[in-house]
Amino acid sequence: MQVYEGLPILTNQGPGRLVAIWPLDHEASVGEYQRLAHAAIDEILAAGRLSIVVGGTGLYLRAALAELALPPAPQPGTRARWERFYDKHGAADAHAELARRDERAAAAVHANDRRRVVRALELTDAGSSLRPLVDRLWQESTRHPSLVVGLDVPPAVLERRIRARTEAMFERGVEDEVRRVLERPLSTTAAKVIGLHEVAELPREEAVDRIVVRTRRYAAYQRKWMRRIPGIVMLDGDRPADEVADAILEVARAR
RNA sequence: GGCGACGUGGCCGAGUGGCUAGGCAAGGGCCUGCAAAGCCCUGUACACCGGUUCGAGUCCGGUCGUCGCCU
Repeated sequence: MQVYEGLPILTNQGPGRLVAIWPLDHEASVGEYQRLAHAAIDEILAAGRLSIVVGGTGLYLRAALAELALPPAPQPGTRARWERFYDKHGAADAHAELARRDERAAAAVHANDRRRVVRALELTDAGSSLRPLVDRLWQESTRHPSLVVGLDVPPAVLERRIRARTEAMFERGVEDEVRRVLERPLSTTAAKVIGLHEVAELPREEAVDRIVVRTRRYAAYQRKWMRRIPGIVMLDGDRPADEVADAILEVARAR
């Protein structure tokens, strides 16, 4: 979500190449992100420097590091067409139609998962499939030699940090930031930024509580994906940032 | 002290005398172009005691507690 411009406080933006690059009405996608990430990383490496990829969930991180061979983007109109099909005929029929066209994809997707059923159907139109022939998502393969590090923090510490960060957002003026942002149209992806609606619609105390809950969930979600990344090195994140940095460098040198 | 209202699973919140409300959170799982998202699965709770009834969160009585008003 840090790719969006206009939300430096809410998305906790820092310096970085792919930070604040898209307007809020831009629909995000792994495909586009992957192209930009690869270009940025290659450019940095070509300049003889080290590129550091930070944050996100497993899918986006792997997309940045590996050649995922993502299936093609939807053809204009086909997504809307299949969404209408899904809504008109119902989940069961849409899923049955998918099973006729792409058995493997149908087996991987639940009928109620409208988003994925539609995506799988539109891919059959493009002669592709939701299930790639080569699955590189959770393989160790990367485009460049890479060290993947995850940071572990005890739950209680994490909780404290999340709350402190959330409260700091308000002190830094998230409310104004959000107000400004909501004056203009949002893409469906940007609308999902944690805190956007909470800040706009809830009393401050409630907004903080809700954001803390959603952020905690997100952190748990990230941790879950991290565990699936082959070769990831887990380090203790419950210490000052410079010590964490030293620990990472140590692991890198040992390699 | 009197009167009244209320007391439902971690939280919020429906509930007709007789068959699982639901939402959020939590736990588990799926997921290659919406991933700070989407989807699937998982909770037998009704303050306590007694009574009425074939059967009571749902009716009656009492106890305790919370809130409000009164003295």
